[in-house]
Amino acid sequence: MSRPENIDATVLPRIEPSEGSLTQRVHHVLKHAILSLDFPPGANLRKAPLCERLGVSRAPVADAIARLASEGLVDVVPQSGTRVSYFSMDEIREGVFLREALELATVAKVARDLTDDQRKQLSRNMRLQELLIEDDDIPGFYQADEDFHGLLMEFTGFRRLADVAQTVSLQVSRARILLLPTPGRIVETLAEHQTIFEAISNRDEHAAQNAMRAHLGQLMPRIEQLEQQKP
Amino acid sequence: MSRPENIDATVLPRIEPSEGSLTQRVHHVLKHAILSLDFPPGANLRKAPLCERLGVSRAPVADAIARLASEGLVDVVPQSGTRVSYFSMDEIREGVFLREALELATVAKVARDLTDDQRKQLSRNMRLQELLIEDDDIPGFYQADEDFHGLLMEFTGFRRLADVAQTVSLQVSRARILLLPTPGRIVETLAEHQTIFEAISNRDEHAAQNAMRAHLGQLMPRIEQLEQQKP
DNA sequence: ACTTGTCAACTAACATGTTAGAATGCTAAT
DNA sequence: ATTAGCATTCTAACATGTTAGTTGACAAGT
Repeated sequence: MSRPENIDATVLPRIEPSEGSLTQRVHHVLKHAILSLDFPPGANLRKAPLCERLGVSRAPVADAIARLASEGLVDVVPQSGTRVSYFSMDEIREGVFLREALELATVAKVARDLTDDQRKQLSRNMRLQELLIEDDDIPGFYQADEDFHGLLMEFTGFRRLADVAQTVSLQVSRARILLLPTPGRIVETLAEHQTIFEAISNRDEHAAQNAMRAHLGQLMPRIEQLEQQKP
Repeated sequence: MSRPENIDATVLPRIEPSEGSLTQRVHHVLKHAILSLDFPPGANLRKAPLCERLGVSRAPVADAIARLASEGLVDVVPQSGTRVSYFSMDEIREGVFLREALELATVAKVARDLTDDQRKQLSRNMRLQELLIEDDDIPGFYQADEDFHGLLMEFTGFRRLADVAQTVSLQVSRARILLLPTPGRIVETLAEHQTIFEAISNRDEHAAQNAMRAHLGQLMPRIEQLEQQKP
């Protein structure tokens, strides 16, 4: 066992491909590392190693860290250091609350204004989900799951919505990594998605909201159950 | 008439008091100037004058501008310039949508978990609102209005909620500046607040949500009506 | 053993120099 | 008169030097 505060491992995607500003790329790389728990909570980020590893100067790294701080993924102590933030049960609860608020409003609006083309896209996604479960492709299903929710938000016509939803539930995303994939849960998830899809297809706002509430309501208990072992 | 793109006026709060980091202070000052429309949409922010005016170097100004960009208040064109963002009707609609989603979830939770002390605080705020209307103190009422909504969010126990709500509806805040204070509207607002307050006091989630929906629903038509004259 | 004071090392925050790309105005050619 | 090329002059983005504050270790005193 080492100190409670460990240094960051230098296992980052190494190269920086050539697209977007340096700040954006650095931010993306660090964000991914934190969300995937490659950088564990409490690890302190030191600028110098990051600069050396990524082959950039301190300015873009500092900018990227500032953005991470505003997203709540790191805690920066002035004149001292920057640490990957812990995520408390309170923060997760807040993330779930915010996420649910947005998803419920989303699903209501989509059920109200659904176009034929949108219905077709959702239908295609649903069939993809079934297919991936038949093939036992867990990561694939996980992706299709996110796409499903992403499609709904896209259909509202509000551009920032998906970003906001993702930002407010970043801590939840981190916690979800720790959830082991429960076999039965996948099938349940599909069934819940189908219920949501059907309610939307019927343009039944109320039913769609209830279905979404039931769907999202499954998450919190599983995280709380996990809390018995982790900080 | 000058060019469609005007330079920023150097009428900023001049001095920088001594609290918080420079970046934070600069960010706060600029944000206020943008939200109050002292910096009109389309005006381009030039770093040099700002640095000179505020007596700081370019680094904190750059950081502050980066934060404003992530909030959507400015559009930064790489290697070219930074302009105060326009706010389109679409963005305002999105802000209202997001705001409503959060307020509805908030009011439901508060109605569910209200404590005696919280009820007392809300009651005090309601009486303050009545008082301020009697005294014809419009700015005072505006502040009490914001406090009312702020209290509700505070009572959820979620710390970031108020920040998120404010951030997602920044464009709405800017648009609201343009709304002339309609005399009758103030009294209506008070009545709507009272309806919300009563529903919460009765711990009636559903009624509280409906009352809040009705309250927030008043805003959008007034902004759309304003659109007939402005870009 | 435990506290307390000092100091050295490290950090983010800030200042400033450098670079590359975009916009604008000018000139020249059609 | 209109447009195409060119150069000047902006800008943000990036690199790097400087400063001041925090931390942690060690030593001295209790």
